[in-house]
Amino acid sequence: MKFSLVDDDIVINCSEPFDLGQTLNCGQCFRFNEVSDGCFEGVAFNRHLVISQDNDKIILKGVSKEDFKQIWAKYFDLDLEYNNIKKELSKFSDNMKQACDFAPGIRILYQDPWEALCSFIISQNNNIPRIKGIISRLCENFGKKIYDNYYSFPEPEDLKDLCEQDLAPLRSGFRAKYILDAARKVYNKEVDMQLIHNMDIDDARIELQKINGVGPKVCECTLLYGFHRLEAFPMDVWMKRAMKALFPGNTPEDFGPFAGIAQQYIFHYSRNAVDFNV
DNA sequence: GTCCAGGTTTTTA
DNA sequence: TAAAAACATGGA
Repeated sequence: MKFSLVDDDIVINCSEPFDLGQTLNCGQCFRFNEVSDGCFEGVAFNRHLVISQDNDKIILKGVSKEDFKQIWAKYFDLDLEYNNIKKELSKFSDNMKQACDFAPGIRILYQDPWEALCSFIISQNNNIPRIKGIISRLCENFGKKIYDNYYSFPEPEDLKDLCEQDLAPLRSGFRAKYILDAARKVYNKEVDMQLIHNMDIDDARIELQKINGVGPKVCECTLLYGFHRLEAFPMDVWMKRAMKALFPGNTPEDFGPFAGIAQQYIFHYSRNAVDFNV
C-alpha cells in the first residue's frame, strides 16, 4: 500500500481493506486501546505507537520512514493483498462470504512470536478484558519503560529466573507457571523460536507444544499471529460452535493456504453477528 | 452464590 | 484411551 511522509507522520493511503478498529479489536492482539474515536495507542516491538484512521487514510504519528518500513508495514501486513484472498475465500460458501463481508477491514497482524506465545498462554480459559489486564501488568512489572506509562513486553530473559510468587502481582492464576516454563524453554532454546520460522508446520506444532500450558489452540494462535503462518487455524469454543453451525463437515484444511485468515473472519463474525441459539 | 471466559493438565473410570 | 474435574481470577 502507498504511504507518504507528512510533517513528522506517516500517512497510508489505503488501496486495500484496512480498518484499524476491526484489526486491533478482533481478539488477535491485546496491547492497543482506543483512546479517542478512531485513534489507538499501544506498544509493539518495543515501540510506542499512536495510530488513527480517517476513512481511507491511516496516520502513524511521529513515525520515521525507516521504522515504518522495518516495523509497522510488516506488523500491519501491508504487502499482502487481502482483496484477492477474500475473493477466493468467499467462493467457498455463502456463509464464508458473509463472514468476509461482516468486517472486511480485518488484517492479520504479524506480531512478535514470543509476545504472541505468551499472550495466548494467558488467554486460556480467560476473557479478553482480563487477558489485557494481565498482559498490561506483566509489561509494567517486568518490561522496560518506553514512553510515559507504556512498557515493552518483557523478554524471556527478563522472566526466566523468576518464581511463581514473583508473578503474583499479575493475578494470572494457574497460568503463571506456564509463563515461566515458556520463558525458560524459549530462553535456553529448548524451544527455538528462530528455527520455528523455517520449520514444516507440523514440526513447528510439536516444537511449541513442548511448553507446559501450550496445547493445540495456543499453538495455532502463536503460529498464526506470531509467525504469520496463515494456514494455522485456532479452534476455540467460538470456532467450534461456528464450524458446527456454519461449516458442517468441513475441516481447517478445506479453507486452503489462507485458512487462518478465514478463521479470523469467521471468529469475529460468530462473536458479533451470529446467534447460535436459534 | 453460580456461571463463564479465544484451554490445558491432571485425575478418574 | 476417553471423559471429567481442576486450575485462579474477576465480572456479570
